[in-house]
Amino acid sequence: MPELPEVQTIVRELAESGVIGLTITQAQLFWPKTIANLPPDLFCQQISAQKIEHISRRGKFLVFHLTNDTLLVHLRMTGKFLLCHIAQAGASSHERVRLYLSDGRVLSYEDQRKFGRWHLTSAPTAVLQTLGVEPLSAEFSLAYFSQLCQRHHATIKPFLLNQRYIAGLGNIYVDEALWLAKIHPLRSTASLSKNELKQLHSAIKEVLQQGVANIGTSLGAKRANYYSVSGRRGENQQKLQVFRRQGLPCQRCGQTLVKLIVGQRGTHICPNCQKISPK
DNA sequence: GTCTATGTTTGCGG
DNA sequence: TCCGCAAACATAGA
Repeated sequence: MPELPEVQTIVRELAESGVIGLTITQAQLFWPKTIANLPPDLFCQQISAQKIEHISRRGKFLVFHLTNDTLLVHLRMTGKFLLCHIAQAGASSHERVRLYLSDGRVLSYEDQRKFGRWHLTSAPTAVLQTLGVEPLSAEFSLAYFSQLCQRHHATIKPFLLNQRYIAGLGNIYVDEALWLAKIHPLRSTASLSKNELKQLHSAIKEVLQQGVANIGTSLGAKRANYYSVSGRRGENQQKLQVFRRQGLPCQRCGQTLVKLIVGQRGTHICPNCQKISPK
């Protein structure tokens, strides 16, 4: 489920774990299709001896700034990083890539579903240029968001999930933001009133900031779900108001929350707070 | 055992 | 442009 807050958490924990400044001495690839843009042997050869200068985030991509190249990692559904000492490495059957670091530690990449993709490239812009605005940046102003919505005739939920407009939102935080702003997921972007745009703009920032502050959302109790690099779980699942809470009362009005499908995605709303017809 | 659902993204066809 | 659908995969739960 890594969305913006989860990816941001991973970036922070990688930095805190002290991998910045270390050199990748060797790489092993257990699932070659993980590397989107290079043949397996070339990837392993090319990443070796490069130093990790800096780690950042763009949308849901982790961005590793290396000596010569940029390593872009998209975790998709189940990708995760684990850091351990070389002696303990090798326990997981879902390990897809292993990076040996110059301090004797190993950075393992696990991915149950195998949907995650890595790009090792000197031209990261080619991959990142399709992404829209960063929702926690100053660029994402109310005016920018309003124009974005008014320029398109789209259903609001699929629109918010589309990374080319806003980068980093996923199913969980979109449902939460729409509930907070009291907007039905089937509403059209162009139909939103000035006040609704203001509420939604504010709600998007709020749910993401809260997610980051709470170390991300970890659903379920299984390893398949999101865990941070340190193995610690996020805490934001306790703060969710609608996501996967169908059948429970709305914390705002008491009405029973329901689940529906919008844009082929499971969608959770309060039928009382989020009316289909604009007010 | 079988069927359905699952957090993401891309590409196809209408 | 937008929308629905299927696919890339594996696993949990009914």
